[in-house]
Amino acid sequence: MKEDSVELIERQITDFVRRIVMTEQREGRMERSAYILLRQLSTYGPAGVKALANHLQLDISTVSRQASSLVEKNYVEKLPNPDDKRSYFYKITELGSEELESNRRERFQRLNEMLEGWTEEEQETFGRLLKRYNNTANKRLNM
Amino acid sequence: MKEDSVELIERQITDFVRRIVMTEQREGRMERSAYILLRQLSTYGPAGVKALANHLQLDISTVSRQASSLVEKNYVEKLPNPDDKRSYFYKITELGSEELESNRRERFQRLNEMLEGWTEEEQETFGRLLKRYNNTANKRLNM
DNA sequence: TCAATAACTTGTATAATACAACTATAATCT
DNA sequence: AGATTATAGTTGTATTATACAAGTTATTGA
Repeated sequence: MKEDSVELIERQITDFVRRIVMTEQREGRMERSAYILLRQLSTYGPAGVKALANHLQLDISTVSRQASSLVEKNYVEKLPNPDDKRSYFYKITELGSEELESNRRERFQRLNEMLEGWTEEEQETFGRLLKRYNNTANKRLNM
Repeated sequence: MKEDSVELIERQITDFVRRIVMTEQREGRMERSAYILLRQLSTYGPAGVKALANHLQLDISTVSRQASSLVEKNYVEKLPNPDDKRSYFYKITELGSEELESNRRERFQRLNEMLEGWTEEEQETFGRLLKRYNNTANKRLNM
């Protein structure tokens, strides 16, 4: 019956998230949020905190602090917006790009190890189903 | 090629985790960790913080605080261990069980909505692959 | 022009986590 | 048996990610 799958998925998702949160706390690796913010800037180019907060669905203040902390590490530059003196553009630096890239590679590496023994088809299916789940979740959030 | 799937999965996992963490912060729902601790006590019976910390792979101090906070809410009782005066048993209460159950139902409900339109087979596959991923992750942690 | 709005920062709070220092009890080793 | 070591648990302190509320400066529009 349907209930079984839902129960299984609920259980697995809970464990999945908990382990990731727990592990990230321990290992000193670049924090999830910094990674995501850098990725955002790298993919879509410079932006101000409001736009970023919108995109990432976070509070503006949260993004403001994350961005400041990236500026401190010289991973991003804070450029004044000449057309609007209230706002800025955060732009990823060379160093930031390198850091992002090396982080990406590390993640891929780890994930590759995790997926050892999976068939190509299983990997594709897993990615596809996760994506589908995420799309639904994002749609529901944006209401 | 393989790289594509890995990239997709990495991306989806990052987004997946971030959204869940972010959403949980907003909605006032029972915190992930409290839920997991209650579930643990409900499934495996009373235990002390050391055993719980072991099981959940968390620091003892973390579990100690989580347990205290559940005691305050009357979701668990703290019973002295007669055989060892250093230690205690945390036991889920009636109220705690009810709270856990209602939380479970809520989660199932939400998940059911998320999986609307998925075939039975897709759901089974998703659960199975998540479980497989988790098993690997847990194995790797325990080394 | 001046009140309302907008972009951003900073203060304060909460949850989950870790590590380190501490207390009380138990176990072990002369 | 007594001294030392190990164990179970708690508490202090720190970090990360988050939100909401208050504050500052700049822009807009009636």
